[in-house]
Amino acid sequence: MTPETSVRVRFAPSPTGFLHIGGLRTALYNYLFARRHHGVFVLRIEDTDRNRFVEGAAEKLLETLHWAGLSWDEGPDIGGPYGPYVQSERLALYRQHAESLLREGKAYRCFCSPEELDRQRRKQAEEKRPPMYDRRCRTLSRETSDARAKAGEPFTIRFRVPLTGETVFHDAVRGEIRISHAVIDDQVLLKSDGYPTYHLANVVDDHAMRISDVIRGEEWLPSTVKHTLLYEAFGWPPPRFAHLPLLLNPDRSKLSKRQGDVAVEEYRAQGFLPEALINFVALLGWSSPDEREILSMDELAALFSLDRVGKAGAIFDIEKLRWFNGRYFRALPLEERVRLCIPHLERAGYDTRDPIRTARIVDALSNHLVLPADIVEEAAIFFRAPALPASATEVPPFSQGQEKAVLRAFLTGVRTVVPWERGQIKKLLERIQGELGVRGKELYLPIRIALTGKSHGPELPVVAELLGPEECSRRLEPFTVG
RNA sequence: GGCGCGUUCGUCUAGCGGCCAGGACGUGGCCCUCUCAAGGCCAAAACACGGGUUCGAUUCCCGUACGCGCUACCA
Repeated sequence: MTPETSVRVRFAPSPTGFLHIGGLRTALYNYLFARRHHGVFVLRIEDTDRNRFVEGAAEKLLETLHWAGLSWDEGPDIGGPYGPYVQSERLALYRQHAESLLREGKAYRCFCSPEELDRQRRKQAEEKRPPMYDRRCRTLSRETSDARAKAGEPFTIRFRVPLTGETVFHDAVRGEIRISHAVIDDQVLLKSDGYPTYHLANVVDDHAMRISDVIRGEEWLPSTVKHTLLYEAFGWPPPRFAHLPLLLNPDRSKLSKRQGDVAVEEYRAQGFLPEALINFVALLGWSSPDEREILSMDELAALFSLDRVGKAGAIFDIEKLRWFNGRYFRALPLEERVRLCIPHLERAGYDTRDPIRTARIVDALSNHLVLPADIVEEAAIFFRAPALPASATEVPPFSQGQEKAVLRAFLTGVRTVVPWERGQIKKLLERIQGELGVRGKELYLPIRIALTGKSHGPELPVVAELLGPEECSRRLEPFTVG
């Protein structure tokens, strides 16, 4: 038994809507850390804010995490030895701990109303003083406090933060952090509605669930002092901390809506592959020890370590994500690529009833796709004849002026190709080349344009093969009359 | 305002006192090729600034600037 077996980490999202891309990264690092150390990955739902709670969000969160390829050892859906894993089901535990601090004089009741506090803050702002609770209830006598509570006056329970001194803690990413107590507010632990705040619930649960390493976003770095102080007040050993650099918008502000998509669900809906998203997001703030960048979940789990996590925030660059997606898409077996493309083809009204033809089309176009939906535009040439030029006899001009002869030769040749497949079509093209002395662009481009209306596309024999001899003839004919 | 954290090519990053500062995306070029894409090769592109410490700083220390985060009965 090595100490490693005791590694327990958690991802603790709030069910306030969608899964944030930054949340996915945090979840991923926790998951990878657990796997790397043969530890346990816990999923916990932190739904202590009744105002921001969104019905069904928790379920969606779990589903999206699963889609991304993450799984957990303990959580709200599968249970575990330290459940329940939903904070709203653990209210009694938080109250009990808040009250024990109250009894020991490490916390106190605050009877100030939200309006009052707001007024205080505004005044402080005007006077250019740091906005902090003035601690007027901190000195209330126990008798007064008890009496007012008994009388039914609403109150919160605040943490009695030391007025002097400082707290020093170690962060696995940033090293030693020290913060003076003088700048720490007397944090509310239990709200007047009986729900805990993040700080209380988080500390109580991390201890109750035996969490060994807290790996979370950098926005939590400043509050870690409060947490450290709470662990101390409870007489518990604190976990190790690691604060991950933030994910940023292109303008370097914290990644948010307004400036692009931040919802994992949105990327999923757009057709991004989970493997690509995971690979991309893994590299935002962490780097592989060798120079490989294309890494599977298993490879990431084998390689991951906190000491290769960077300190600076990382801009979410959609272009690189797109590149990853293209790579992963192309690496998929054909059947899988077809499966992903078919819904888009059908939505566009294209006939996919011939599975062989559909598969060949997808295969021919795969190098052009970043997202499966891109197939719609690319595949148009196979399902719709190009619009004819103003005059059907008009073919774009070429240097030798032989294009009509080329088209006629090809049209005539179409009937002689047996079987109709790319190799034979290639032979026909070569024959025409020999007969007319026309080659390269002058040979291919007129045919390509007559057939597809475009100057770019997959190899011409492949295009012709997929079109079939009849359709080729039909598309060619208007250009060969006169 | 206070406190904290951060700063290497446009972007993601490697670097842990001595390197022509490396890789990837993107960009440009070349190759392949009927074209496009894919793929291969090549190129341009960075240590925020100022002081120290040191024989020697991208690297260690201090300061400045800039950026970000936190400062809620939100997480």
